[in-house]
Amino acid sequence: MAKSVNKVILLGNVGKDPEIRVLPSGQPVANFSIATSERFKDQQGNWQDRTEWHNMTAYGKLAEIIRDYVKKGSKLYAEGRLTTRSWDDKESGKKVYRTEIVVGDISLLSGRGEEGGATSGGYSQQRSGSGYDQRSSGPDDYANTGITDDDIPF
Amino acid sequence: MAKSVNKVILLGNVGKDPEIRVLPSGQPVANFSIATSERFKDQQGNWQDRTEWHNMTAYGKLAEIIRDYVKKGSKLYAEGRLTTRSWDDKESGKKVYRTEIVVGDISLLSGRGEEGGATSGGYSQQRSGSGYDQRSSGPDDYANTGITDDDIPF
Amino acid sequence: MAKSVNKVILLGNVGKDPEIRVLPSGQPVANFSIATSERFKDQQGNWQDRTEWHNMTAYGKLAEIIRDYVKKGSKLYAEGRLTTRSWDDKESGKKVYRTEIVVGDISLLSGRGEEGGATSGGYSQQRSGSGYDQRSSGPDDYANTGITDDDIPF
Amino acid sequence: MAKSVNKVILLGNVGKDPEIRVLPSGQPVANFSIATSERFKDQQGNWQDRTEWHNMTAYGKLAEIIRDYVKKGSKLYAEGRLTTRSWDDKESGKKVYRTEIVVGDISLLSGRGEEGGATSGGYSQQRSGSGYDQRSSGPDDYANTGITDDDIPF
DNA sequence: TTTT
DNA sequence: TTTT
Repeated sequence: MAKSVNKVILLGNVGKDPEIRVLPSGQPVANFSIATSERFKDQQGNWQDRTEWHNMTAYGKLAEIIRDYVKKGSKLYAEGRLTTRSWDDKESGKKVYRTEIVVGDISLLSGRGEEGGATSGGYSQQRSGSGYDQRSSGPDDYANTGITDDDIPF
Repeated sequence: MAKSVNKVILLGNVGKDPEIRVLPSGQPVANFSIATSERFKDQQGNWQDRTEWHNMTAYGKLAEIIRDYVKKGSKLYAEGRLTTRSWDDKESGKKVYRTEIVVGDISLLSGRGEEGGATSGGYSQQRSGSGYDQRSSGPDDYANTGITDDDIPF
Repeated sequence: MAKSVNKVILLGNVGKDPEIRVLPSGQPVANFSIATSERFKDQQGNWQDRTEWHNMTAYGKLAEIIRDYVKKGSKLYAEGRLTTRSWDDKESGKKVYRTEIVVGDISLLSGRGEEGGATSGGYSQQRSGSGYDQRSSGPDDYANTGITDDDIPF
Repeated sequence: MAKSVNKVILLGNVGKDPEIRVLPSGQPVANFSIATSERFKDQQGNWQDRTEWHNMTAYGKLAEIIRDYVKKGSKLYAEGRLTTRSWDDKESGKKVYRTEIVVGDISLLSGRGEEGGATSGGYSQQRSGSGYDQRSSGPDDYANTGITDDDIPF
């Protein structure tokens, strides 16, 4: 089968401080949201902004990096892939869906406002080289390499 | 504010023949889905495939092209942007969400199986060259000629 | 023919203040370079950085925006497409090549160091909506729309 | 420093059968070119096509896959990163440059014409799931299993 | 050097 | 609901 491609590229601002959970396996998971906005002309011909919110999920080392460096207001570049989970709502019995972006790579472009600016200690984590070992095995993983932690230079 | 980026790139197969609606304004809208799949190792170390389904929406001329050339089974490259609509479920009163990709560009890589293959009359519509003059100003980065804001259902 | 895709996405720092020329047609052109860097392990197992320089060219209104807002040191997100020009070197008679990225969209993430930071008046220009009229007609264009300048909200 | 992004996405046709070399280390390298084309209006208002040729390089397992499945005429999706090598021309003494795309991922969309079509044995190699374990740490974001730094010719 |  |  020709391989498929499922890629998302976002550049926007983080809505709240990320929430960190730890899976039963011990694997950390970070959840946060990114806002992107676009301008459009309304019916009166006036420019309006519309904001789109994106649900982001990161696993493993990438979750730890996000926990440590990403804050409410951070400007962030993120790459990932789309995934949609569904379940039956208990009350209505209807199937409900939640689409998330499983983060594969980020570049932190600023810290929180007062700390921030591109010259502040912006941390970044690229999906390159040994970066892949940030992810654990599992269905949401991009990778499962044999790279060990001391291969990571940060 | 620094401009944001909201970009999706998909390459996969179309699940069903697209559904075409016409907005009150007369503008066509195409809805279809694309499947992407990825392999991952399960906990037993066996390779599994997971399929992800993506809800696609196209407006204007791009909707017409999709109507005319995209079929169930078509292999398609598509670019777009993420958008999430929400409403209150009538029964449960809970907010429900639906995430879609508003298509900005496609490249048709095959037709339906029996017609298909890369040598069949693959049509493609690129967001460059002549493609651009299809677009008008409007709420949608990717919307096409003559769509006015009230044509857009969100 | 199935349409092709030629897309570049860069996020890096601008090496020098952009150079602005004006074509005989009156069309402005901006040339600048973006550095990206990556880490890799050398043969001794030490982490090294390698910098890649990208030649960027922008036309029309986008060139003017770059002239006005992009400086040496600016952190910039840019989308574009690859193009390679060639000519015969006068001395050797050999064909020489120069690959450039024709910019279609930018997001300015910082100004020059001292002015900069993500909170400074970062200007951004997105390749969306009426943004296309930034480009002139010509072989290097992404688009040639009938949008007039007063469609542009900035 | 905030991490940079250097990403290329191409979808086009392969110009010739790939050339395969083997590095002193035993690692395979594949070189090939992809053509993309775009339409533009010339000064007379007529539509013209321009073809852009992209120099592609792949290492390791990805090179083997390309050797085995990619042929002249293949339609290919490829992701990679830009890299430019330079050297001094022996005759003119001038510095000359060659820009290449180091391939990180491909999806083969067709074989050669007569074998081909989307239904032919399209192989694909995705940079996800099982694809990742091909990669080792190393200078190349996209390099594959077991490539050591001195396998990389720049 | 590709492709339609 | 696709595809191999």
